[in-house]
Amino acid sequence: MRIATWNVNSLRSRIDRVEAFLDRHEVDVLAVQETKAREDQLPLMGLEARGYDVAAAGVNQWNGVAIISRVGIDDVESGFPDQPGWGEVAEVESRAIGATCGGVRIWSLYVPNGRKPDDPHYVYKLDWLARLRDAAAGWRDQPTALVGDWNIAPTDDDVFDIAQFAKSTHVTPSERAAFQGFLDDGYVDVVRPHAPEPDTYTYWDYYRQRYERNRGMRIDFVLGSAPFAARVTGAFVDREERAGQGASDHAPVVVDLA
DNA sequence: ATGGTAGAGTGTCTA
Repeated sequence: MRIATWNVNSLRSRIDRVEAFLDRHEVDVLAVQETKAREDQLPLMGLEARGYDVAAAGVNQWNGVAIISRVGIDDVESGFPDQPGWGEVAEVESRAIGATCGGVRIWSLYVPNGRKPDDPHYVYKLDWLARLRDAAAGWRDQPTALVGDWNIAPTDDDVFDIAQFAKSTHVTPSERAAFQGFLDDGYVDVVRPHAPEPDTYTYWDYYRQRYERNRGMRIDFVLGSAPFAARVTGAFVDREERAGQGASDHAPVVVDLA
């Protein structure tokens, strides 16, 4: 089974590329983030013609997540993690959707961006991650994958120039500690062993021709529970998908399971 | 410190 995750930066504007990506790599399950669409706005016809079902969660024009699968979608759960008290800071229902596809529990995650370290959204991000970690600890004995845009660069090698991130989110010790917490609980970055190079980025800002100069960040991850990780046979970043007109600012990450 | 680009949808907000 082949699983992928991709921050598409608008599913509606990117649907041709999404369909081409699914065809090109024969993807069975695709977790997408930043769908920027309500469920009733999703373009399903091309996906349905290819044999895919879609489960989506999204309430506004900025976030939104979905799971696209041709091996079934069962036990869909969205709106996680529930965060009472954050309603005035952010839309909390559009950042995660979980489903069982081909016997594997997959969570498509759009971790809050955080904006700036002194912004309330940064506190919200850390709180969101803490709640996710609490829940994920209960799933680690099953084949579970936490996939998506984590908006965290876990090491200095995961950004093109750490000096440029001195006052930025994504690289702060608290965010990195939050990410490390999932590893401490037994989740594994199943892609890095197959793509160990320090410039294996998954995101390049649209500004300043950052893709053309490979000035990117590694912020999209597939973290697998031990039963999931044991089945991984390969992984890669589809860097070429970021090239050319009409690309998302993120590249897809692909994982193969035995 | 600012601005650069892209996508939502029309006056800005978000990343």
